[in-house]
Amino acid sequence: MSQRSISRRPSADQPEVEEIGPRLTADFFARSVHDVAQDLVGCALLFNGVGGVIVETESYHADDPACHAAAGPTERNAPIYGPPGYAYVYRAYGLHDLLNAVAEPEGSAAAVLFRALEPRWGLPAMRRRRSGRPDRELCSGPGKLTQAIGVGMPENATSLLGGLFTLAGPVPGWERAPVVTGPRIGITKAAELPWRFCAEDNPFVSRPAPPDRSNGLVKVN
DNA sequence: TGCCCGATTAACT
DNA sequence: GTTAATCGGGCAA
Repeated sequence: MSQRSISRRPSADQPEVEEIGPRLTADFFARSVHDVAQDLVGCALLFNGVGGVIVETESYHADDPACHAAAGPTERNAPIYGPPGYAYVYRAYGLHDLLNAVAEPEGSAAAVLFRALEPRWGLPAMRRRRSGRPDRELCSGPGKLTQAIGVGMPENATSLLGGLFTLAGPVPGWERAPVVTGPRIGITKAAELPWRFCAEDNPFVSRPAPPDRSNGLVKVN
């Protein structure tokens, strides 16, 4: 069966559709950024065939003071205003490159921050890039996951729907995974808004979800 | 032009 | 729980 790889794989480093689910399209992202952020939990994110299942996201909208686009368009935040399904990458604290997916129709400024993956494809590459860390800490934070999968500023304003990126889902087995929400992490403005989305009880999130409270954690599914 | 601060991480006490 | 590392954007002067 020497031809097996030709008939079953679109390219060498891409897992088969049966393993990761159908690719996401621009329509998926051209919706409310909060719906997109929630629905991305349980989908697969890969770069050059390396990645995992998305287990934590946060949504940002121009109407929200914590969003980089809150004060209007600038050279840096321009991708947020662009077409849905594209990457917005920026450097935080002069050290870490953080990856976002642009959401909502072009002209509406909104993006989803990828905060954590459950590592699953290309584990050797991720362990090499994050040497010395246990698997649980390979992708358990927005700066960690970009380092693990090899994404950086060169990917800013490039498409997440093709090329080196693979964004697909839901991953088989994750179709009905419970999602919980809570306050976003590491911000001071609008810190009370519950726009963080996590896979419930997943050990690979950046920080445990807050304790269950009537006005805090809300079960979504 | 200068100053402040951040959508973080890792290594401390 | 606390803190250094590190640098570009945004805003005040």
